[in-house]
Amino acid sequence: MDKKYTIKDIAQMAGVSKGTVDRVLHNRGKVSPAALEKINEVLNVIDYEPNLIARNLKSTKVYRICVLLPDPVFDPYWLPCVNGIQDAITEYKAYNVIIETHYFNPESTKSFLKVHETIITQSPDAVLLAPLFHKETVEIIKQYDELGIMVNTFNNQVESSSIKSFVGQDLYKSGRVAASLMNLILPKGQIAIIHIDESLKNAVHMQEKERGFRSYFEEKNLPDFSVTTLKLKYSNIETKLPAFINENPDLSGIFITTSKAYQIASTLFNLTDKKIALIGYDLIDKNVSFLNQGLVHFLIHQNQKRQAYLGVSTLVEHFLFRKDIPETILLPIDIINVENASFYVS
Amino acid sequence: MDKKYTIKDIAQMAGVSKGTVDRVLHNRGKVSPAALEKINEVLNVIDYEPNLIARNLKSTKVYRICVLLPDPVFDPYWLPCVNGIQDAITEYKAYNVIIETHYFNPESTKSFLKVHETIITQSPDAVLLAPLFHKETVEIIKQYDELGIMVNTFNNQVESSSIKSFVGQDLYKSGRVAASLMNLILPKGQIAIIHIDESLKNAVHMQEKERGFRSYFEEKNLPDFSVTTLKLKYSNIETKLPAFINENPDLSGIFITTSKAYQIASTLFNLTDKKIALIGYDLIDKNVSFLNQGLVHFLIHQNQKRQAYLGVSTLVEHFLFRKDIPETILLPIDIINVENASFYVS
DNA sequence: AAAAAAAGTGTGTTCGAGCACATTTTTTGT
DNA sequence: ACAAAAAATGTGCTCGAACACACTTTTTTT
Repeated sequence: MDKKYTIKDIAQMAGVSKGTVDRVLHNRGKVSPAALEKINEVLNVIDYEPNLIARNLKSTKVYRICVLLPDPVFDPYWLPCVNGIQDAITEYKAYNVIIETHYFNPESTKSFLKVHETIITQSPDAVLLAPLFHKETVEIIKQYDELGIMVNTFNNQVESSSIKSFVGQDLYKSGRVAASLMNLILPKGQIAIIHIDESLKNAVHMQEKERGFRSYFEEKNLPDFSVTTLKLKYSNIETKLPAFINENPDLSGIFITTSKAYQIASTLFNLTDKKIALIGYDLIDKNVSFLNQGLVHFLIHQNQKRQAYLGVSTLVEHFLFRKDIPETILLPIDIINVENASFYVS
Repeated sequence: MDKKYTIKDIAQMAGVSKGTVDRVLHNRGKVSPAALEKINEVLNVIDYEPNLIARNLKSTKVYRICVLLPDPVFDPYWLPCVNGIQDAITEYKAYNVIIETHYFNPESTKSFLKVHETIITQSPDAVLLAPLFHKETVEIIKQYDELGIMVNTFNNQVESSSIKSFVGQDLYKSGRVAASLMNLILPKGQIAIIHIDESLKNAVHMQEKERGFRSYFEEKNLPDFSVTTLKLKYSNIETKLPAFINENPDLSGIFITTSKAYQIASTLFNLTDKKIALIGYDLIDKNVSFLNQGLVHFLIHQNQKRQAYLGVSTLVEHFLFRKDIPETILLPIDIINVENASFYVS
């Protein structure tokens, strides 16, 4: 029934040579109408699937995929991505694929553009990038487009018609998930949404989460809750956070929209008199440590490792196996507490 | 640097023929000490990785893998497994692998053994099975062992020295996760652990979850809570559950250790006066529906689809790529509420 | 020392797709 | 009608591992 047919089989059945079958399969022309019909007849009856192993053995073409990633030295948030990419390298090492990671400084658009230039000189077949900077991203994607280089993005969703594919998470929904958990922890009180980030590069990111978070409380129409937004930087947490807490004695929960929950937790740790529920993002070591100490209640797992892995692997499989690249892959919003955290840290 | 060396390359470098290199690589003997040393010298310098594509192209051996699975007709719990296996079939269809699913009636050890007989006649290279029945499982695994058929298990952990590998979840920990969530929902009160199952085949399964659940509350030493266990069957829920609720007016939470939370939820739905928190297992349609209605607070996702997929794929990759089969693969304990459920249903 | 056996080594084919090139057939131009 | 050009078709090699088999060298036996 499900016998595997080869080009040779088809040639035999149609009474032609495998060269002719090959020309039909690849629309290479130079085939007489008579031969074309005979072969098509056979193709309509059986269902032919080319042997991908044989194809990839023959092909000498080496595919080059470059990843444009913030240097984890500047922000450990990106560390899991390196592992995800490493997984992809291991998985596809048998094939003619070169996967290269190029780091840039997440605080510097210049660095971003400079690394982009380096990548251009490599003339890769595809690029996976974390589009931290909106304007610059649109710009460089235009360049890749002109050069016929395929582009995939992950982590940040950038609205641009030239971006065809994205791997990430629904940030709005993740904000809602955080809200639903906060609603469970707290019976009432004031909740602060805190955005901590050195630059504004994550602005959209954080706003989407805030929007989702607020939408939940607005929808549920809970009069016992109030939601406030606060923007902080690493340098001013130590002063501004205690001040904010003093000014808002009702404050009972904080939702941190970035991976910097540990910064809030360590500051709160010193203000021993307060019991405030914390919900943040990402299973970086410091966050997990505070989770285990009970100072952070929940973390939402953005699974950067898998994001990066999928970002690369969809590209690789596109080249090797002609698979379609999905427009958007949205990873599940994993809810992490102290009891299940160990299964997610990688 | 990371040039890919072929057998031919090695032969050239060592000054011998590829046949001799091949004999060394496969320990096939018939190699002079002199040649052996020359080749080993080369192998020590470079790092040779055989091209798996070429290897699999050549090999005409067809691997047959049988899956022994409860028929989803009897219990929709098993439906996702079918999809997971289908994914594996699609993924490996290019290779010489046949993956066959054989269903048995989960209520009948006879059916289990009969399907096992059918599988034996197929003389597969490996079997993946859901070891529902302890005694019978140990028995048939002995048979497979004698026939040199590799065995992998999933879903249920069976303690037997002859089982080498298992894909599943840490049930004890999943009970703890459920407890931690219950502790969050409820300030105090009585909690019932309800085991619903037609037969006792899941006894160990359910007990592990109970043990984990209780351990959490014992550890935290929460005097405001009490935990009771209740065993039900589908046929007596309608009578026994309302009776139990009447006898226990303090009852404020129920933890259902099987995928049958929907049966409790639909019964509670009719007892409108009570507000009881429900936590159960598995994203089957009826459970998700009650989750969306707000009658079930949390579901723990056991990810059967991925369990089945991994169960098959580790076997396939063992044969095709000589990968090791991990002794145990424990999937993460996913916490699902109404806000993130949509990302997990498949 | 010659014959026989054993040990060691090299060659050539296979798997299936892809493509270059050689060969055959058909069409066009004179 | 015949050569030349164009179109159609077939042949054969490649990729790398695996293995059968043929061949050569060394060792053992008589």
